[in-house]
Amino acid sequence: MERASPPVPGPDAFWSCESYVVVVTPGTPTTQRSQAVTLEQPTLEAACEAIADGLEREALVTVFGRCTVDYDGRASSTLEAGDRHVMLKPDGAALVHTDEGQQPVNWQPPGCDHDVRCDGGADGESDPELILESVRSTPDERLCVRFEEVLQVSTFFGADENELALSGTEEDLRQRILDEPALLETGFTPLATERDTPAGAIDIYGEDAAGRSVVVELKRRRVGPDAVSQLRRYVDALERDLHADAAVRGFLVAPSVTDRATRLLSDHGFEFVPLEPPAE
Amino acid sequence: MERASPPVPGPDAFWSCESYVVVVTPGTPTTQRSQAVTLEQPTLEAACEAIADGLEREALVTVFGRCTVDYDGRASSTLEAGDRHVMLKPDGAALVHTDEGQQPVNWQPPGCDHDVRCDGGADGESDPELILESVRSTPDERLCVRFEEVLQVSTFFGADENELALSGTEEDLRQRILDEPALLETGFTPLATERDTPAGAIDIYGEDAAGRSVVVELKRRRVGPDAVSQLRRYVDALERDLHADAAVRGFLVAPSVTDRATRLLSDHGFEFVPLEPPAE
DNA sequence: CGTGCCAGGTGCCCT
DNA sequence: AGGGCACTTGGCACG
Repeated sequence: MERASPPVPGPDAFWSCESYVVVVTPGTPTTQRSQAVTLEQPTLEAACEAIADGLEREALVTVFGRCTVDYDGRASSTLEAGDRHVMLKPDGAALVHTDEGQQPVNWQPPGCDHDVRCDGGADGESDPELILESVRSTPDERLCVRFEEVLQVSTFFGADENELALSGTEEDLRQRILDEPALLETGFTPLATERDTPAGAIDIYGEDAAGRSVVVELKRRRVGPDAVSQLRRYVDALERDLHADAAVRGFLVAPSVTDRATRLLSDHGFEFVPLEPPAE
Repeated sequence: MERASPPVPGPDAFWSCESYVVVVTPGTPTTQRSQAVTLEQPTLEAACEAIADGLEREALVTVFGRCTVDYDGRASSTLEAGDRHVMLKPDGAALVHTDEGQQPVNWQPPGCDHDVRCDGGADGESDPELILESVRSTPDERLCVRFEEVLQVSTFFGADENELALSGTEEDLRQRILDEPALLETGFTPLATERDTPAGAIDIYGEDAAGRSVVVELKRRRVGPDAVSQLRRYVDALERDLHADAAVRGFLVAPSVTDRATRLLSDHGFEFVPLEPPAE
């Protein structure tokens, strides 16, 4: 069950720890950019060794098998035995996935130290197990996955130079209004974005045609009461900040608004402008 | 590159579609509860077949390789070629992970239809690719992952009957106060939880020793201005609801509070009670 | 299915 | 490191 020492990707691989040039297989003389090495149904000891090796080499490591999971930190949790998929990332993140849900059942954020060891079984007192631990501080948090059986261990090396290009965000919506202020109201003049107040930063601050102060709160999607409260905080704070008697107008800009939020808007004398982030 | 048809787990496996009894390997006559089947460096066609088979059998399927990712729905995004880890869950969830971050770079929530196909290459006009598509409606969203190279395909079958036991939640904090109302204030009497108002539901509604109405907002962790705004909404709404002149007292219960939130609390005449969810 | 809100939210940016 | 907030937030419970 000895497996070849996995080569490490070249210098442009973003998750390499060092630069190597390695021959993967006789007859494969090129530098491997990416690679996946897999153990199937390994012993716990072999799995442990492969995982330790993968972590050492800054690989992305996955483990599938029957395990229990314990977490303690900001909250605490336990999960009895079952088959789950565990992913350990070289940046210190850990994910435990069941076969359901988009969210991991347990996890650890980037910045953790991963540790793996085999324990028990020798003295016959306890069942043998493979223990995966991810620990961090600030806050102190510990995730512990104990495998009684490992069905697969994989280590992945790869290269990924590109970043996600996302559109349809609140930032895009803001830009749309700054490009064409009349979308808010004829005569509107933006004066600042992220204008700071004692209650937080105003998305867009400006003036209407009559020179009255305007606070604009932006939301990329349909909004509820919380967005109205937010606008309320900023308008209140600005009125105090300006210590002026002139009323400050509050605008909520979003694709749509719920009934309750509509009611709250009207209670506070705020205005709603239906507008979406650009589609492209 | 022909691989054995993967057995499907027994009736207690929660992600089986049907019940089979299968002999995995000659000499392994028992029903397999869990299994991991892996292809390394498959052709795109072989990968496609394995993925299609895994999806068909309600397995958890992972694919690692060089791909581009396009998403369109509530927002839209593109991601140029790189090596990523894709997980397809039998409940319809899809996750695309790079080697960094706890969050997937792209994803699709449960309830999607996964589809896989091979395309191009035959006519020489376009490079051959393996296309993974996850689609849902309400809202209409589409995720498309195009692999130019697949380094690994795995299909996982497993059993997981146990659910996560979590403690340290807001619910635990609420129970703590209901068990010992004096933790809020001597003489406090809880009257209702989740009491509905036009502005939303009040975590705990009750009376103080003098019979004045009390609104309690709970947070399991340190809070900022948003929690104060929330409390404000409920107190306002309750005062209108009761159409009484008697002032309603507002309490914020949390482990701690930020400076800005402290300021806002004092502005509104609310009180803060430092309290944590029980540790166990 | 929409509304409202908690979450071990996470991630990003700013001080 | 802590604060404030957006997020394709996800997830749940309720009308």
